[in-house]
Amino acid sequence: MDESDKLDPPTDFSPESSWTLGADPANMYNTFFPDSDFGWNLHPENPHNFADFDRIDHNFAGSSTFPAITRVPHENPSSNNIDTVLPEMEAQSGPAADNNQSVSSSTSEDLPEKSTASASSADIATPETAIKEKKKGAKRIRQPRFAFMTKSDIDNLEDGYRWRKYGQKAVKNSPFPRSYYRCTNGKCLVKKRVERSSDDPSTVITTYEGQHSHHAIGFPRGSPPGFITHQGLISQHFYPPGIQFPAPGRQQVSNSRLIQPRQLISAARESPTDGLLGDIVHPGGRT
DNA sequence: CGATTTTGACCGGCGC
DNA sequence: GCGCCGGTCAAAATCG
Repeated sequence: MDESDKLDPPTDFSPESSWTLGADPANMYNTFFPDSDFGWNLHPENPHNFADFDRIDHNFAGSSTFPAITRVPHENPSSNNIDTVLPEMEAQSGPAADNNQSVSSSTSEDLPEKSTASASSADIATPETAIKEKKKGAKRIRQPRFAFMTKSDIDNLEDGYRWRKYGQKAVKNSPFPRSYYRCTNGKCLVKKRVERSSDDPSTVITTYEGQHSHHAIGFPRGSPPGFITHQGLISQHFYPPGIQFPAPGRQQVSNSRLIQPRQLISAARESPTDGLLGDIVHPGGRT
């Protein structure tokens, strides 16, 4: 059964308390969301943007995007170029609307819950409410989600979290399957989906749902929950309350038929430079 | 042998 | 109401 849904106690990560970790938010924004380039206008000193986030986060993929680009250095010759193209969220009326760079249409595939498009932010469920709802058999309520695209030949991007695959589905109009993972931590409800863009097979689309309630593993000092790059941790500061921070997953994509056999994944784990999200580059830097 | 992956079945939501 | 589709389940298979 779905133990994470049934057995896990409510996780303790109220948004307010979660956004108080270490790093300087301003730096985060400068580093990751260079608004001057992206036009997001997401200055920390502008709390209204957070409200906007809160409104859009529960349903993303589609109309607009948060075009941030990160890139993994090619330190390892055997590792291929990895460009994290853009974290994206769906915004019905979000702040990032008319900006260029819109993510490829492939992300519309990321939107199974059309119903949420009409939902209000009140529908953003806490893990516990989601559990309750599910137990009742009531309408499923989705956690906030965050998607980003990574230009990479490999799929297993290390993020310090452990994931267990629980499903795979063929994607409509795409030769590539979509894989479903959930965090192996018993108290963590985070899920993610990994798929390749049919438009650009070199691009991996990763979607995170939920928020890690535990520290990452496999990284020095046990990184707190957050977005990890090869340069270090992008803390939750980066994400406003109500937003799912994207823990770019240790994407153990193990589609033996289409992506990688488990052996290759193991090999990648042994090669720290493989699959780490990394350098931020400017839009247009994608090749 | 435990953990993880594979994979077909199942379920619920939505559009027609 | 029916069919499609996304998402999940769970037994079997596989891996380390």
